[in-house]
Amino acid sequence: MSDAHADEHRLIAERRAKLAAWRAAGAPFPNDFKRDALAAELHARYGACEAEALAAEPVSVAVAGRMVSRRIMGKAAFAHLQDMSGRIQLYLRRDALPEGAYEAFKDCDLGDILGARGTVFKTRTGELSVEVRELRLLTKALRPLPDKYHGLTDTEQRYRQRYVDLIANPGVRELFRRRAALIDSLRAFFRERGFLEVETPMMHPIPGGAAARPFVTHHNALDMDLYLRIAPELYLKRLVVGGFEKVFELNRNFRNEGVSTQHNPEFTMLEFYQAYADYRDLMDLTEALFRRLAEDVLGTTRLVYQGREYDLGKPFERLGLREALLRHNPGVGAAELDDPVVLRDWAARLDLPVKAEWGKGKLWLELFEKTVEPKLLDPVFIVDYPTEVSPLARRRDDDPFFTERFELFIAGREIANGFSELNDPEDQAERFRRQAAKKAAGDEEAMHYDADYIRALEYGLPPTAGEGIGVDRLVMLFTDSPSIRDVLLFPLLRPA
RNA sequence: GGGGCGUUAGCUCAGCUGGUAGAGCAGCUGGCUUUUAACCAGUUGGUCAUAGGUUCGAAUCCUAUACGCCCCA
Repeated sequence: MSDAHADEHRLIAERRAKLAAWRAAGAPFPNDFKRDALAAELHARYGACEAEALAAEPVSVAVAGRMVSRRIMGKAAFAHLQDMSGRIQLYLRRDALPEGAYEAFKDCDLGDILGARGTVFKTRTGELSVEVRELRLLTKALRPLPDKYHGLTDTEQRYRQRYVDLIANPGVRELFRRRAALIDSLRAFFRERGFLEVETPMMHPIPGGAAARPFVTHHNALDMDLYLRIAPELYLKRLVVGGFEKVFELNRNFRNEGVSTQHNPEFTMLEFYQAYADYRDLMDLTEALFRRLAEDVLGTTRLVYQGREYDLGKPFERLGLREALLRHNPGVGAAELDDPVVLRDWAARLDLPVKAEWGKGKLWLELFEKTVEPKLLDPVFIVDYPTEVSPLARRRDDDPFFTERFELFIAGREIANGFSELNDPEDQAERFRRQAAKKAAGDEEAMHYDADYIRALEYGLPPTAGEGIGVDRLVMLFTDSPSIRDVLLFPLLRPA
């Protein structure tokens, strides 16, 4: 495990011998080669030039990168260097290189990092290339690259050694660039609308803002337990109390739960809060956001996810949770949804872990998740969640059983969750007390009573709406990825 | 937590109802001065995930374990 040479093999030994010779010959691992061009820049600038034009006015460049392919033909050779922008072909002729340089090149291995200086030209087949006059080995690669044609396909190795995956599989590089573009677009959207980006604590004395089990850690000097945050919500609303009326945070949350294609213990969440807005305003904002993201990242509002097309340009449907239950369970009558006996029986038949303290609201939510959620393919806002399952959301004025809350579903998955915020400190205190009672009764996901948060509300939280968007799931949608691990550079795995 | 599938050379994969381990790429040797999955000839390379078991004989059958993937709770 700690032994770096534990998986040594013949091919590595051969390369180690070359490295030893290189060391003996002088200064290995040089850092004085300065490149002045990237592969993509060269293709952009000279790709359209005629071969004759390039020959008439020779352009000298210095490129560097990893050698990912090589074709040696006696006293001349071709190779491709891969840099952050793409690939550029090198052409090496023994007669055009300094004494011994061609032989040194033949001694290099696929995977080595090379620097090359030479002249831009076009080959007979029209590929833009650099005819090399000077070649330097900058970094010896001791380990061989995966198959040049098939790349690396073993999922376990791709996740554990993402660096190899990134070298070998261009699609993976492209995916994580798209992830970065999506996050850029998210930030731009909120910044343009006057939202302030903030960073709130990742380590919480009291975990809050969501129903989830936290990771626990310990601060030695203060001798206190701390919890990795399960959500930033309560801190962000404190900031709205403080007068930052539009804030957002884009950062990691941690939940001590299982790992699946939809869940990683640490995941990226965008949360934003806007004073003097309600949940309807946020639904409008969310639709605008999704359209903007699609336009920025994909150049169109239509995307294909796992073989099905979605058009984010169309208005997103808005459907009550109760109505959704009825629509997707045609055998269930409206009156039955208000009959606790029927609901409990239904839930039991679905193998849901029904508990005695579950009220109608909790039963609805569980039944909804089981029978409706996977069917919600086209974008839909499910609205009006029961107060029982929404301890931080404002009640509806016309019916306190419900809150002003929505969740956005696309492709059968919850992508966003938002609501008008509960800003009545006395109502919030009462809801915390109920949560604390549940926790005392053994519900590990129930919330703590957060006295400082109540105190903040007592200073006055203006009417506000807030929302969280699961960024990893968003990236999955925009990159057609079936597993969250595909959109995380280093997903959590058991130690090998 | 339960079920299914997988793990063979550095990589990608074959390997049938059990009979002593194979290919392509990479590597090594030689040839080749515009190739691009370069080509041609030769060649090295394996604790068949791990530990047991059945058998004259196990990559192959059985059991357990580890790791991964998928589905369910």
